[in-house]
Amino acid sequence: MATPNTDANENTDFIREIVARDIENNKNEGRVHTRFPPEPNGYLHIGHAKAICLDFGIAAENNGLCNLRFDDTNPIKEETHFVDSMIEDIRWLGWNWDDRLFHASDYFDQLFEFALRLINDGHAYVCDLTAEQIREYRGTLTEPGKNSPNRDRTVEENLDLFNRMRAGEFEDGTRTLRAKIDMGSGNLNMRDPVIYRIMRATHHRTSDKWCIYPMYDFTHCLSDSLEGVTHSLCDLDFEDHRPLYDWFLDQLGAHHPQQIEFARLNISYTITSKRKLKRIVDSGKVTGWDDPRLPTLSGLRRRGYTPSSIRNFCDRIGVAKRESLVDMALLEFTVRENLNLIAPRVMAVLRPLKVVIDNYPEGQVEDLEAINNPEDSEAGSRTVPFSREIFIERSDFMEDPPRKFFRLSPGSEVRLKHAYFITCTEVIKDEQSGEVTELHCTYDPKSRGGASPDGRRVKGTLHWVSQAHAVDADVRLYESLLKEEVPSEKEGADPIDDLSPNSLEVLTGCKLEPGLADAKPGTGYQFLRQGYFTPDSVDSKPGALVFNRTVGLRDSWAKISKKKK
RNA sequence: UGGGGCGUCGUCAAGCGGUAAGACACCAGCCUUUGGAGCUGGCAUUCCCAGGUUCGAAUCCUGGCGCCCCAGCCA
Repeated sequence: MATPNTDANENTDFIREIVARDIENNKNEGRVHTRFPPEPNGYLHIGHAKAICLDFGIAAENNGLCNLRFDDTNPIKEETHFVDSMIEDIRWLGWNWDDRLFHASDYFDQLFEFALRLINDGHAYVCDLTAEQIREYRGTLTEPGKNSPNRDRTVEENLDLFNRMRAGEFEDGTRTLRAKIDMGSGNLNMRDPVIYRIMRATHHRTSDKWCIYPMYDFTHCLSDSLEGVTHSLCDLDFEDHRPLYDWFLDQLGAHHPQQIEFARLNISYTITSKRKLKRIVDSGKVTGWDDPRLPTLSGLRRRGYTPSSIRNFCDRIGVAKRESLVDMALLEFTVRENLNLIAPRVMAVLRPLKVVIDNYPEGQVEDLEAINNPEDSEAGSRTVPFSREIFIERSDFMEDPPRKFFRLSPGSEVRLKHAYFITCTEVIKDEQSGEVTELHCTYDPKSRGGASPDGRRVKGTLHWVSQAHAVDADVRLYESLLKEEVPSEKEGADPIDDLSPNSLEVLTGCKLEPGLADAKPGTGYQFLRQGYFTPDSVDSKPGALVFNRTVGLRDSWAKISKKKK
């Protein structure tokens, strides 16, 4: 069992407390066995990561096991492609299930036998009601339901009918197998729930072997039971289903795992609903399930998030039963925290402004030493070419600067990181637009490397790239997926309408230091003073680089200047 | 008088009858060849409300109030 390190403190939450107590009482002979049971009908997202880290984490912490099981009982929604992506994502996150990769469909034969037993024991019957009739008979939240006219069929008749359902004698939707529980229960899940339906659909694993498929409630508890699961963790939505989970296992006298529910994850300004994500993906408003704007694990990976930052995030948000909305800033904090330690620093000018250093010898090139990561003494240093014509960031120059603007302006002196002090001597503008097109500066040869030759203080330090040596790239800047903190919950609301129009900005003609020419997806760089970036795994090619901004650096200047306005 | 849950800082979240942890965010300062990082300090006399029990209550009791979930042959 993989146990990724997280620097979170000893986790403690109500579920871990229950597990600890069970171990103490030697429940299940002291075993801890969990499972992560996704339905392969979409991609895994950050909300699933919470569940994954809980399921796999609790098992690992207690020397237990965690199975990966695909809950594939509805063939019309499920695809092998989703299975593959989920496997990749969970592995990427750092978890491992050895040979315990299962599918609910592995148990279809056994499930059928269990159903037969239920019938034999008088606990299930074949019902001829249509879907609509079943709904009518179910009653409402405040009124009890009424019994199906077929509720008292004999065991023999039920057996015969059920076998014929399986044999394909009946049309889709014409009959169901139902548990015989209590149509008057206050819990609608207990009002004779359907446990098998007729559905002629090709299953991604069992193909056309079956034309009847078991429902979730029946399948899930028995799959857990068959696998020897001890603690079955799921979301609050299933609290109402627990009595049914227990009922099936009790009727069948099967090994009885304990279902425990916890609150699902919500994060501000994004979506953690597979249904809504699917809607967005299908709409074409994003490029796919792995669009870097989405909080899918594949999207986050492409965006540059690290597995360890996501695991850390999951540890920090905690586990409880109250519904909550976690601040997106926390997720961003955890990536920065991680990338700060491991990301090589490089210089990249996103919105270039040309600077000519008049007193620097024409044609001269110096290779200046640049430290790779001040947070990591092992990271060493590299060399960056410097020459007479360079680019700086447009936002690092202001002709008429406000107070506390430590960057370049006419007459002011700044340090070029790893290079020299320069002073701006002339501003060249486009006559038509008035736009600044070029700056002329002089440099102080004695400040080589950026050190102050005479102890004079230079407050601002700018990143830069030598024009002749620069590598071009596109850079994609991401902002929040949604316009508002929370998606609309109004009747008939379409998640598309919640999308922010500013979630993506593409910059072209960005100038990178030459070493970045062979940057590979998967490594995160810190573009000095700007943020963390990584090559896009789909679109970046040698000679045509595309970088994604994972997250910006904290920007206290932005805060100051915003405050002034 | 349907059933099931939940209510502690702006946001998460500890607390389990002995007098409100921590994190993010935010604010102030130090430091800095990234206005990054780091460091220091500040940030709930109060725990949805009201009564009650107790020497003592966020924790126990009673009664309110508020929010969420459930009427798929989805999971």
